Amino acid sequence: MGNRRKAAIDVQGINRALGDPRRFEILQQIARGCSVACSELREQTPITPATLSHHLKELEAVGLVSLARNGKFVDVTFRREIWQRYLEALQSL
Amino acid sequence: MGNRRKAAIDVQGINRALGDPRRFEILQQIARGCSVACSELREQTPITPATLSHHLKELEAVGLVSLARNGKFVDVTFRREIWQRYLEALQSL
DNA sequence: CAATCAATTTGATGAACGTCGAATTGACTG
DNA sequence: CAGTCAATTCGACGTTCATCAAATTGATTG
Repeated sequence: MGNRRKAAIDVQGINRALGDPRRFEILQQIARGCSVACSELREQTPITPATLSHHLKELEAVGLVSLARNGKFVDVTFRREIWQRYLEALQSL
Repeated sequence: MGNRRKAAIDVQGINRALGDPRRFEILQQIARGCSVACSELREQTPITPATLSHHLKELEAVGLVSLARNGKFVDVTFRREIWQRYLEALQSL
């Protein structure tokens, strides 16, 4: 319990994920709110559902967000602990 | 004088630059040493001169390294201040 | 059940870009 | 000056990947 270091941070993976400008914008939007729905994200950025779904899956794959089905909707949550650990890794450069 | 905020950090540009795994490795190598020559970098990573030159130019374009000709050689220097400001920008996400 | 809506999957397309070989530039050396 | 060496430029090739339209899944509602 309380085991904070589960998996190592995928620094290269996150680097790559942030490399796309649109994906970075989406992440910023997610980070601003607490838990957002996909449709809500799409109100802010002109993007098709397919593309948004793709980007969210990428962000989830590297651990930056978590996706939770909520009936028809999906709640997207920013995983701030992962983000912090990523930043710490970059700090040690 | 002492004007620390000259130009804004190109966050998206740096994101993109870090997106390529090889380029990130190269940046790590540069950050480890103080000032390195291209040929020195190439001893650590299997890469052609052309490709290395390309990557260094990209890193320079976003301000992460500075390149200085030194006779036949080129000295590559990690710009740690820029790196710090980049990290600060990411912190505020 | 039929209709609607959120989101995903699939497949195709086009653009961005990492990579290298070959030619070139520019500096050092004998 | 001729030769060599570090690095850059150029051009081409191949791959990766963001993007979207269309079809699909799954949940909600009337």
